[in-house]
Amino acid sequence: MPELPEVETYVRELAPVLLGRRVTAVRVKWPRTIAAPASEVFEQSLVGSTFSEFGRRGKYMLFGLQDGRFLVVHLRMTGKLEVVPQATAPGKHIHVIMDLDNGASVHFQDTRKFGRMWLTDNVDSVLAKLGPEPLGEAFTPDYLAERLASRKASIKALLLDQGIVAGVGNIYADEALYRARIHPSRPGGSLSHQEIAQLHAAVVALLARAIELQGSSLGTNSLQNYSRPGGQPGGFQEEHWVFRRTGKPCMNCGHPIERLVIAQRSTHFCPVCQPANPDQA
DNA sequence: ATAAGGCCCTGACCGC
DNA sequence: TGCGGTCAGGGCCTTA
Repeated sequence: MPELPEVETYVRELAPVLLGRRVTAVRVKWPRTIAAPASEVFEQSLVGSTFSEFGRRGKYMLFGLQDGRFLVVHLRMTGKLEVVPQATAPGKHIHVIMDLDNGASVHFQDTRKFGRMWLTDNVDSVLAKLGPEPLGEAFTPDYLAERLASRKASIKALLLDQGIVAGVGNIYADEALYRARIHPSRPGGSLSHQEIAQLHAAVVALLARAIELQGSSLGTNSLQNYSRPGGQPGGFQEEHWVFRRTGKPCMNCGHPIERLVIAQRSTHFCPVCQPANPDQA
């Protein structure tokens, strides 16, 4: 599952490979991958463009083109971008192919077909609903407190809300709540200011550390295994305290990690370290 | 405005 | 061995 640290790793590794490269041909094999414009228009109008700048917003990759437009890519669950020699036969789940002027091709692979691409001269229209970057100046404890105030939805669901903070997904939401010692089912509005400050600090530290380690790689199958553009794994899975550790001992207290479903997402936590009713503890 | 649930997709996994 | 059913999960959409 690519979340902010994984997407950041992608952008950093692809930037030197794609900088200055011109697109010479585009083939879209699964049209629904292209959110906008129509896939035929996407194919035709991306040809001739040169990659000139690289950025990220939340879980969106931003590939700036020399003419001022942007190729925006969201990997969702199982998307991957690979740079391969142009002669490489596309595998079963390659949905978009972009040939470059240096004999390489960019393959967009996505088993579940949830990933999306946009070609736009207005990135803000794609990113309009996103909240602040968690590693940016606008994401402060006071901001978070304001957004959580009086909310009845669980703090887990609110952390996953990209309009509150951009880039946190299922893995990092669980890990942040564990580190902040907050039960994932707690209503957002019930958190004390101190708990919000702890949660804020946990999110920031966690994401920074995960970027350092180039993301989290999980499992070995094609559905869940994020890997870096060259295929190498990230390293942050070694520092997961709760995610996908159901039944294994909490590394702080020894109690088995439990699993809940919140907002239709698997949620992992330690019931001792993250009590549901902290006031009574 | 907020909350909850369905939908898109496929392959892994489970039970028989 | 093979088959069918269930499940995961980000973002968007609909419903209440």
